[in-house]
Amino acid sequence: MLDHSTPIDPILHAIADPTRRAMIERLTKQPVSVSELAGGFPMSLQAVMQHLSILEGAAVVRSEKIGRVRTVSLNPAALRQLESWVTAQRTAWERRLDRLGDILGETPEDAKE
Amino acid sequence: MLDHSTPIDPILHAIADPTRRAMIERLTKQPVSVSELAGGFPMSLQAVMQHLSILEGAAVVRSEKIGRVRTVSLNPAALRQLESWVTAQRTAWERRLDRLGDILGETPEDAKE
DNA sequence: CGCTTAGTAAAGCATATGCTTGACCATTCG
DNA sequence: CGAATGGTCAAGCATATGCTTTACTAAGCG
Repeated sequence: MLDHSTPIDPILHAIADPTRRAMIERLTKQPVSVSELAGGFPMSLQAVMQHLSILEGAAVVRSEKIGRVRTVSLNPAALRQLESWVTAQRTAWERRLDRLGDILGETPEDAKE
Repeated sequence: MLDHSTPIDPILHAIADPTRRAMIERLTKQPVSVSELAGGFPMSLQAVMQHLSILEGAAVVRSEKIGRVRTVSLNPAALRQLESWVTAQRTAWERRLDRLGDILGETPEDAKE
């Protein structure tokens, strides 16, 4: 394992898990309490909490505790950050690929600079 | 663990790893052979191969073997797919958040990076 | 107050993941 | 040919991950 310190890394790691993506999708509809959220998943509340702490660590969600109820909501900034990263990458790829043309099975002399 | 069958999942899983992202970045510059790629990483060639097979399984990269040399290159379609997924998600979030206004007694305008 | 509800802490466990080493095959080249 | 090069197969291993169970604390409510 290498870097892991890039700001984008925790976000990618957070959304790489299907359960966490499902939680995100649930939160897209509206903010919910922890137990309310947990009710929708076939696992213990603790497991849900652990996923939540990863999501919150990546700033994908935020949460606030009022009384004994912790309400969890999305943080759109995280997705915007992810989106710009993806877009930047894709742009870089495509720019390069455009220049190279058909690489495999092609003459390699157009791969300079 | 839940679903894991969504088409977006293998892509997200593939790019969640920092080593694999570094490989992607390397491939952004130009297609390379396996050993050439492995030369840039502080790990065995086999480890690099294993990462490559995950990337290829997610269709993030393609590879072709000519003679005894396997040349690896990016598949821009994967990133485009990822980008549309992210954009769709972000849009859903923001639409919802717009409608809800400030739920936790907070203004949702802190979205600068 | 005492009971229930919402959440948290901590430990344990099975599987997944990232990496290694060692053996092996296939192409190229002296 | 035989050696070197480029890649592949298969175990094995340590740590990470996703989840569980068993406490436990704190807030609300009769």
